[in-house]
Amino acid sequence: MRKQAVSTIRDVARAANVSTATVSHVFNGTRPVSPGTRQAVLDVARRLNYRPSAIARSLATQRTFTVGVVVADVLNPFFAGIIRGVEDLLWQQGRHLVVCSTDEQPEKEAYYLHLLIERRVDGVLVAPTGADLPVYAELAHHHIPAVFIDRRPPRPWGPVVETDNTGAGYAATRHLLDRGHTRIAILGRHQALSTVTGRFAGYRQALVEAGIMLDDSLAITVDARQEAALQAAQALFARPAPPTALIAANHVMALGVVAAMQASDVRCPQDLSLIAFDDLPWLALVTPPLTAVRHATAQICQCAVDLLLAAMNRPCVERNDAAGHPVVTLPAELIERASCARL
Amino acid sequence: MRKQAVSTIRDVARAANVSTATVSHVFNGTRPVSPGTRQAVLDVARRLNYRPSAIARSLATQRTFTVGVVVADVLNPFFAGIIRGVEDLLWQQGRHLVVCSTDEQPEKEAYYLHLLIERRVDGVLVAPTGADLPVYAELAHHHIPAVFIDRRPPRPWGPVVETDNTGAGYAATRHLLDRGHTRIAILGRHQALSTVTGRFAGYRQALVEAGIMLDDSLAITVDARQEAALQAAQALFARPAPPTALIAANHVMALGVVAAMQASDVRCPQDLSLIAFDDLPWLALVTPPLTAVRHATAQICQCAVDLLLAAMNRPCVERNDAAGHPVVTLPAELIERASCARL
DNA sequence: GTCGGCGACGTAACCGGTTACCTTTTTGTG
DNA sequence: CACAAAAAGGTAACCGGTTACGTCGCCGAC
Repeated sequence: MRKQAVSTIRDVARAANVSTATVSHVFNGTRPVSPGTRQAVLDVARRLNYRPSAIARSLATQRTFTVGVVVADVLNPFFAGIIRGVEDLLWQQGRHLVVCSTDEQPEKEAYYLHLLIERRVDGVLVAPTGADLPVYAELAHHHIPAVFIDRRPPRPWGPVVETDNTGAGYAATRHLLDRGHTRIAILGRHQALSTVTGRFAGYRQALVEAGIMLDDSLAITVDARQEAALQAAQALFARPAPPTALIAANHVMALGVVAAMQASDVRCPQDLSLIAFDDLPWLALVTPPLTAVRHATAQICQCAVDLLLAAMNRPCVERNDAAGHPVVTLPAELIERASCARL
Repeated sequence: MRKQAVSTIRDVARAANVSTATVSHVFNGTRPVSPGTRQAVLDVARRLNYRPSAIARSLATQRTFTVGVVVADVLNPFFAGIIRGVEDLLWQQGRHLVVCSTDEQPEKEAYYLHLLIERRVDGVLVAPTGADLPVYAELAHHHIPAVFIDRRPPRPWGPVVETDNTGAGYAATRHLLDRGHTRIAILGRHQALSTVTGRFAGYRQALVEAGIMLDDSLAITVDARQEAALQAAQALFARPAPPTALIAANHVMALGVVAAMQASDVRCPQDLSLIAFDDLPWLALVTPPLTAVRHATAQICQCAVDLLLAAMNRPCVERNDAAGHPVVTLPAELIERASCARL
């Protein structure tokens, strides 16, 4: 089988006896073309299997119709949901996604952002690791708008769309206080992330308001593995006066806690009331169904995409109006199920 | 703030008093450059915040270092796992991913594949919807290698890497037969997919081998929603002689069945033994922990990437050796937990 | 008859890199 | 010392589109 060359706009132009300009205008509708010529060009293009090169077009037009999405991990259902939502929204705009998982490593975040700069994406959506990276300045230098999702960047490099973590932490804690709990633990990831600090802050605020003495040994952080959560939970159960309620600050922690409860024969909600962050389908199906905090994923996506599109359409002179970046905080919803007992 | 121009290779060359060729060679290591010149170029580049344009480079070199990944839905944990695995493998190669969700719609699959052709990706990984699309021929025409993952394409358009669905369906059914079950149902998605036909085939084969009369009313297909699975399961429970065991052919079906069992007060495994396809963390945490079929996700990714890289590195003359495409079938593993009773 | 205007289309510069081919200088060898 | 080879780097064509500007012919108005 002979290597068959992929045809270019010049091939089409030659075969149709017109100029490349005409072919280009036929495909883009950027200039009126007489019906006869138009049809001839389309026929030839079909015959030659011609597909315009987005590469060449991007070089000429300086736009790629590509958006970079940088998250911690595609495998995390929360981020998968974000990616899916954003993909659908941008798809309607003829844009597509390059997805990148940082694994919470600042170096990987920087690597991927550099990659996206080189690819000249039209914009990026970033769930930052929290490190203050020089690459953010480079994004600005290259006029690539960035919108931060779920977490705040260390400095105001762009608009932020996040869940009201403090409010959610507060609401979850309040829910437990209302049911008579006073020894309430919270288990989160050990990382300087606005999500976890927010949730912890809301937790503390609710306790303080209720006049309960803060016990730092009940606010526990571990690394992000389920195994680590399991061990921390077991250590908690083994105390002389174990907590009567626990808040798992993300779904991996919840997984670990549920596993620990099974392993240690701690019953829910009799022995321990549990609230999970990140509502996933299975939470309703364990015994008992778990009360959980649900993110407003659809709104987060909509809002982030709106902000990004707005920034992309704004002339870059007007961008970067120093610190004038909006921070949109969307409320989370507490889905009440059966994992919280009344004392 | 003045709009600041993004610098190009010519800017760097001019500022460093060298030619663009030298700058290019410094960045790519494609030709020896004296240490002094090299350093000067790097210094200037840093000062100007120069980042080479991958667009221009791709146009010149005819390679994009981009791979398209087309799956049914990023939100499906199985596909999220595939994407993650593939991302990590390709990351080591300096390549990155454009991900596309088809939602099982052939039109979207075709749309995205056309998009990827125009973007001149170096290769694609596709979980096809099953429709016989003309775009597959266009991929070949454009010399873009394709590897099919998880599902077989309607015709042999490229190598396939899949789970041994028949074997897994057989093993699951056998597991139930060994425990004395004879009225075994299977619930799968209603779609012409090699995955579901394979699993059903294995199921039938096991029953036939055991000398059990096939009852078509026990092999049920519904659309892909959890709600549909729930209703189908409830209908099953309401029969005069309900099955004593059920195989959920994917995790959404499993979700629906578990919900149906809760709603109808059907106990597992006393009233119904259950085996789920697609092993996910939560399956071990429901009561009782569910026996499940686990895909060899890591091997699938490794194998698919190996095949793709091999095809990408092979001169295209040798590609498309008509029907000579390998089909790699990887075994699934039955993870035994506590959801299957002995009758 | 002339001229303005419009419709239809072509020409070629440009986007920002890569790289084949060439020139110049330095170094090593007999 | 002569000469070949190696080392260092410049020149410019090329990748495949887009688009500003120019050309040509035709029609209608005066």
